[in-house]
Amino acid sequence: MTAPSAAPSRPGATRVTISDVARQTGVSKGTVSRALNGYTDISESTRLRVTRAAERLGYRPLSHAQAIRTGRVRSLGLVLQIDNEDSARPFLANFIGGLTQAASDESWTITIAAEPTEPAVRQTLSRLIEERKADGFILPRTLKRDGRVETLLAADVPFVMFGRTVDPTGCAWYDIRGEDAMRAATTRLAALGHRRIAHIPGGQQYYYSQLRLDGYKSGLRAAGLPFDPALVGREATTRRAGAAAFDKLLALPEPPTAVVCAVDRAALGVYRAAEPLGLRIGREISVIAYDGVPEGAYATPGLTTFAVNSQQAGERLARLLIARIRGAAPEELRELAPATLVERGSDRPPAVSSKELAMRLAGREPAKQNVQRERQI
Amino acid sequence: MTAPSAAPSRPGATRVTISDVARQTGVSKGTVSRALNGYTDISESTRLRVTRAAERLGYRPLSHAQAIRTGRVRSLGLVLQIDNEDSARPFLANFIGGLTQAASDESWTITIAAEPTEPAVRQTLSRLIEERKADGFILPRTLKRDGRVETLLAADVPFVMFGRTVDPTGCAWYDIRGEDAMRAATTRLAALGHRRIAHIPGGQQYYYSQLRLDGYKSGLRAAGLPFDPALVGREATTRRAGAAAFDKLLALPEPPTAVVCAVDRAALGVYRAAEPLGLRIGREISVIAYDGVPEGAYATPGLTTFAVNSQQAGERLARLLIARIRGAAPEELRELAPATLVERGSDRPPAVSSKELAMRLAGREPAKQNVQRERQI
DNA sequence: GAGCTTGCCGAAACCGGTTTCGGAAGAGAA
DNA sequence: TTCTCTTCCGAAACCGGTTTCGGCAAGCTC
Repeated sequence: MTAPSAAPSRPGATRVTISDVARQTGVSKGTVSRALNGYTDISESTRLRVTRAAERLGYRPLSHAQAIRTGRVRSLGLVLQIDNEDSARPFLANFIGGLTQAASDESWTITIAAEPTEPAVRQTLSRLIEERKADGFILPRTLKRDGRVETLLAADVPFVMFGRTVDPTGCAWYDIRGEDAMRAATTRLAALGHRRIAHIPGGQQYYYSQLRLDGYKSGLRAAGLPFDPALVGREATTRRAGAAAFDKLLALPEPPTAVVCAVDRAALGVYRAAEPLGLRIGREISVIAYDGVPEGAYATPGLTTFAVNSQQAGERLARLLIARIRGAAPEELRELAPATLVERGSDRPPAVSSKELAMRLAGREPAKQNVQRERQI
Repeated sequence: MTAPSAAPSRPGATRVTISDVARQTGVSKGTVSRALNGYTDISESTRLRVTRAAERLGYRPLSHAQAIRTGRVRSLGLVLQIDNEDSARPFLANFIGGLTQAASDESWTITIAAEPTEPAVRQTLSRLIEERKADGFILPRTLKRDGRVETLLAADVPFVMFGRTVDPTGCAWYDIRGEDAMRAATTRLAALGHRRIAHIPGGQQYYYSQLRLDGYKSGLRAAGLPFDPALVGREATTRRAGAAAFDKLLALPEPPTAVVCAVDRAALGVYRAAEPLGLRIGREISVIAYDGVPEGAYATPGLTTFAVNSQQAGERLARLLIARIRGAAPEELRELAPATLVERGSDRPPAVSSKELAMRLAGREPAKQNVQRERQI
């Protein structure tokens, strides 16, 4: 009898319902529904009358009222993991732009959520599935073995991954040919005259990391250079880690004069590590990376990188997912796209050889820290 | 008789419905609903039996089935305008993180869309309203006069603005005290010894632009400096426009030795304009801006700026909107938060006076362009 | 003990669509 | 003319919840 919380009164205009259209047209509401949804057992003249009346009245079906019978809410789900500062921030706007662009074309929408940790992501994903807030999901940043995939496969909910995975059974995906980019970066540096080319890989939990390492190796082979495991640094997806990884590479007896980074941020860490040692990027040290973050354009010199078109990725992913929801087989929904080389100033012929570099590094001084204070106004 | 498109078979596990819970408990489904929704006319023992059974069976109401009767879909709408490269990209991840964080707490979700142009934004907004994909909307980047506000007021749909507007009647909002930040920036530069302090405002269509200009003026007053209209440059929200605006300010008979920019990107344009003239930021020219974009940290020297906490903004906006949807009056839902000063290297005592600066600029040379090529791999 | 509350819950309507089922009307064939 | 087959659409069930209405039983008052 008593409602738990006060509801606000909504005296506003009553909606136009399907019954209104039916009354106007003089047919039953079932006929209106079938006419509007393209059933073949409605005569052309009736269909025309109905669509015109619907148009004139401004009828727009309530999406959740449709959903109760059809089971479709016409929405694509996206659960992000947004943890620290170094998450995939800059991509997001373009990515979402691409997603909604494609979704809008079909009058679908995007339902989005973000959680800081992986368990929280899975929990929210489960909630969205159970409440049926979305008909399918887009999985960014897929891991080698991904718990979200298991959850979705078990619940028989359609999904598309952004990034390949070890076992693609039952999975649809879209990905960028990171391996080709790494290969091209390596051969490019070799062509410039570099002989000791290092690689700083991304997070080992991601499959892309392995693919990009393979691309690097393949590039070495193509250039006729030997693969030296010592030149593969520690994984790095942040500036800090990138700097640490590069510091360690420089300590080798034969240090690299060039680095191929799996991730732009790690490359910016290379900048940071090089500076206090008096090594100039594009002179003593060359760098090519991957991603296309905007900070790369502001670094000095600009970072040469293989950029990912996030907008296009979003658009394609949305289309693939809608196709998947409509019943296409996952095996038919797999796409690869190339990265785009953005040439800036970080890759040049080596100013010094590896040997000379090693000698110059003999008496180096410790790095100084950048200080940054905050204060409330 | 004939469906227009083939639907995929979903043999999967049938859901647990409210009837299942009713059968298990031996009560009617109406009783289950009331027990689960906190109605007061259900005995404690029955409520306990019902909640336990629901828990055990894993019952989770279908949100769109609830919506059909309650009219609530438990979702907050967000329609972004993502046009060119210079849109509010970096904020977005944190902002969305904050939004969904707060929404998740109440088991709500975010429905998001993005369009490139203003008319498209309004159109999509209308569609979401009509299909009732969200119970209310968050309006980022409010204009002085905002068409979206009219649409929402006319449709009697709850909303909260991120940013104040000229006529706040019937509007709830959350905003940052940009005027205080601009005032503090100005007095800070005056305290460093600057006497000719310019201001580069943001887009005139935004109300914040006016507020920040007022803050700048108020700062001048507090520092005992005269207000010179010539020192207010042309509006700029991009690097390019910022550079152009600053070039013009430098052409004054008494050029400024410091600039307060309403927007970080304009400040980065000041960097770009200063470089070819041999003017060093933090020496001949000081800059303080507002926003806290990540590029500012990568500029040389780092850009001193008043940063906005986008995550917090998102969180507060979500809470305000939920309160609004639950019936709170818009007048009670208005909040202001301060910006945070991030001190880096762009604001220092003037190396030269305005007069000396004018003399040095006597024989300057044209700016050189940064070239950037692209190539597909 | 009759009458009146009060607490508690079942039955049924309802929300706004979609889909099933079957029948009327018309066309074509025998 | 009669029979059969289409074509087209109305009636009603249905989806999974929420909310209204009213009634039974127990407790209370006078």
